[in-house]
Amino acid sequence: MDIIKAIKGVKDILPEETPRWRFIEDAARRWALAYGYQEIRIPIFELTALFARSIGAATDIVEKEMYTFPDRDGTSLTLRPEGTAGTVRAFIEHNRAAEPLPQKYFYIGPMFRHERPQAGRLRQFHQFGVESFGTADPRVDVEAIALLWRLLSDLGLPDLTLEINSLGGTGDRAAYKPILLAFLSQHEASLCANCRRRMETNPLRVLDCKIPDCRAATESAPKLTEHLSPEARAHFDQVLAGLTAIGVPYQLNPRLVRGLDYYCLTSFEITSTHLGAQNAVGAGGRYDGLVETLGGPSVPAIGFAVGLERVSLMLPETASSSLHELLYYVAAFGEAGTKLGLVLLDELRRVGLSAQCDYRAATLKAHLRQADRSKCRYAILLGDDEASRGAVILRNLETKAQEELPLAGLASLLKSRNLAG
RNA sequence: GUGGGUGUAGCUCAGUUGGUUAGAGCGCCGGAUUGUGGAUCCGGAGGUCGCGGGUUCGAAACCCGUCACUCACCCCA
Repeated sequence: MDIIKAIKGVKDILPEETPRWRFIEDAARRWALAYGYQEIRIPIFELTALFARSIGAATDIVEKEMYTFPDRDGTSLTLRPEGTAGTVRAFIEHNRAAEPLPQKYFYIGPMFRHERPQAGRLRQFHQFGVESFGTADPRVDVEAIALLWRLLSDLGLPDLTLEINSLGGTGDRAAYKPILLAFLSQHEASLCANCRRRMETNPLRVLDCKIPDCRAATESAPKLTEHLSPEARAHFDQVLAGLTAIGVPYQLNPRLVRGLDYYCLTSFEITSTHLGAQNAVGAGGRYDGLVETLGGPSVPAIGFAVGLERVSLMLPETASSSLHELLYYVAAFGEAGTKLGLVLLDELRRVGLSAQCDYRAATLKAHLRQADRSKCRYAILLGDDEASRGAVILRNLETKAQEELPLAGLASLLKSRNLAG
């Protein structure tokens, strides 16, 4: 019979790897809390309409990458492809705009997109993201970008680059599109087939094309940042000034365009050369119109998301080592020792000490081998000799130093030593 | 959806121009006498060579198909 294997594009995270994941998640939580963001946990699946309306019905994500399925009553449901839509939905549904603003949330969890897997891209992947509602001030843009930058820097990820751009307001983009299109149609001959198609679907994305010929052709294209309204321009300038003031290095990238429809004004992305083709570690931007689009009040907002698999790929090996180690191995053997060992294990664990035992081992030799393998720091030897004396031998597995201790009250004795040490 | 690369033991990989019972290292299990781990030595288990077809006296090897994994395009975190 064939064994059942995991679905394409999903990955098991085995015990060897979970420490590095906890390390990353802990850092994300710590930094988010430091910036005043609070954790929100939203459902893994939602009504399909939510994503179609927020991300944009014509985007690749919605058109061909969502895990969409009918519920038993026929309602179309979708596994969340990103976290912003659900967070905004929750914000509106619980009328959080009536609470004191700003409301700042962060989330960590799995997302789902049906794409061909490759390095740094899975069908079930994990994101850490933040969303800040209620502040239009450019300083909150600076804050969000700073949080992203400081977190990734703190994790020690190599060769990070922060790129930033302004997409302007919706009016700015509407005014800019014909200008860009006029330019593009003049240079249509030198554009790739894809870009010619994009001229109709989403002309801004032509600027984001990676093909060298296209890049050359659009080198002298009119820039969106040159066609910003005075308000959008001022907002962008203040964001840049803020980043400079706090020492976050950035690179202007007039070609930077986000793939989701809801972004406006500030748009940013952190990339690394260490990632292969999928080089974006984290990205985000402002989405002032989204809350209203989804039926809520007019509330400005900004957020970003980080791809945790990509962070993990880049995380230095040393960063997360030896996060957890077991302390005591109870080597209980012989008739009386085995019985007492069962009780001792329970007592150690109840006072909060990590304790381990291999129940298959019957001899001291076998026990010590297991103790060594499980990387415990101490072995507690408890054979019939010790049992008859009402004692145990505490063996330091590294130094091999041994001392005899009374069995009665051993757990609390070790606990107090552990606290002192 | 489109291309390229790779499939041999739990893991990393050898395997000659096609030639007999398919190998190594690591890991795993056991042993080296009676209550002291890691090292060393000895022994053992574990493979329908991804799967199906074809060529051949003979295929892990060559051909076709298929599946899986992987990288890239596309797109995105």
